[in-house]
Amino acid sequence: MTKRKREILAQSQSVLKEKGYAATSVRDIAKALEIEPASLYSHFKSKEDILKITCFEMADKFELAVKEVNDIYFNAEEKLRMAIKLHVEILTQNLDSAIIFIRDWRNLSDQSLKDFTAKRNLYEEGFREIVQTGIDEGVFNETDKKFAALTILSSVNWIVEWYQPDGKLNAEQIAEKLSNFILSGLKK
Amino acid sequence: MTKRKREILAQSQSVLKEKGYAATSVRDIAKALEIEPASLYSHFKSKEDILKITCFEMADKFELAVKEVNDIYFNAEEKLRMAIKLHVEILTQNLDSAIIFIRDWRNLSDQSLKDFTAKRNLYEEGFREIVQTGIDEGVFNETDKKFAALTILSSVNWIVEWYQPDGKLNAEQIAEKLSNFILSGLKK
DNA sequence: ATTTGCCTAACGAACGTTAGTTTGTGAATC
DNA sequence: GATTCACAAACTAACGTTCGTTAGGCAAAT
Repeated sequence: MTKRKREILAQSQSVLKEKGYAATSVRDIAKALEIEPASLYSHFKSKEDILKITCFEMADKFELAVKEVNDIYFNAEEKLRMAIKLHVEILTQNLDSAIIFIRDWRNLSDQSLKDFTAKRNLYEEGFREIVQTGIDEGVFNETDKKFAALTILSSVNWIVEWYQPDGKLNAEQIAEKLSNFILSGLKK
Repeated sequence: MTKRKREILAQSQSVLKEKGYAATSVRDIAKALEIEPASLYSHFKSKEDILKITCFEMADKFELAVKEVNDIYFNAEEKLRMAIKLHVEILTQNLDSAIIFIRDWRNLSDQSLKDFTAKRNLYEEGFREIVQTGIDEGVFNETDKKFAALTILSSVNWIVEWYQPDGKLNAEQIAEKLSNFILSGLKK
């Protein structure tokens, strides 16, 4: 990806996050970039292309993170704390993309949508496995794995709704608070 | 509201929840109802009218629930459990509306948007107060009120992403599981 | 000399909405 | 009991606007 394309992508994401993908027009994006709408097509195949790249780049980051956690860390509490920390870091360091990733993936069409949900399920499965590890180790309560994973991810993802880069909590602090909260709900 | 209007509203919500407000056209809605697009305007002033009614009817239900909780229940744990239970019941009993309420309120314009976020903040404030009550009572950990309220509401609202009316968990069971999870994160 | 990045101009399709009209139904009047 | 009336709820037709996108060209940078 060229420098310029990356630049335009970032600006596009900044615009898209405001009103959402479906309610934002190509002309809105072009206006923010101070170029003509048609010029966008020198860089992207279509409007959806922007959404696609955004969603899958984020998905890739999350995928990488879960791999790292499973490679390096051993026990369930460690794993969960690290997974949450990395997740929060990815969200907060890519806030515009993250908002689009979380809110607008539904607007992907056909094959992209399928691929995306598959990746998403895989990631969620990663969290379920961590919970399962904790149960096997005897440190987490016997609990509905699926339920626990969903509750964890929901509270983690909701961060994008209120996180402010210049607020009083940084990513690490948020991750720790959340981890404590979640772990007290899981641990025996 | 006439019977027919209520009927059309419900059908519209069923369509809107699928692709979201912005990505759903008036023609999509009309098609599902097997009437002409123009006929919708015998019942609603505009497309946004449908969104507005949906969002504010839900907001009213939540407002009523929080009032009930504060009127009847005394201690913080009771209050929180009841607030969660009522919240889950409202979501699951109005799933279509709930999905639109949670995902699409951002598409409201101007004054409606202001009014809506005001109502929303009021409701969130209700949860913060319950948490504060718990701290005052000495049964909840000294914790960031705002953080706790947000985490609670996020995990509760995420229900609409996975709840299935004919699934193995009913509303009351979900509420209890969630309450247990959340309370173990709050209680000393 | 080729490529990159943007431009102007415009396409057809889809959008939300309106004006004005017709149809069916149930109540009121003869 | 038949006729009239009122109204709700749908229709047809079309409006102006905005949508995503394409074709083709031009200028600056490599």
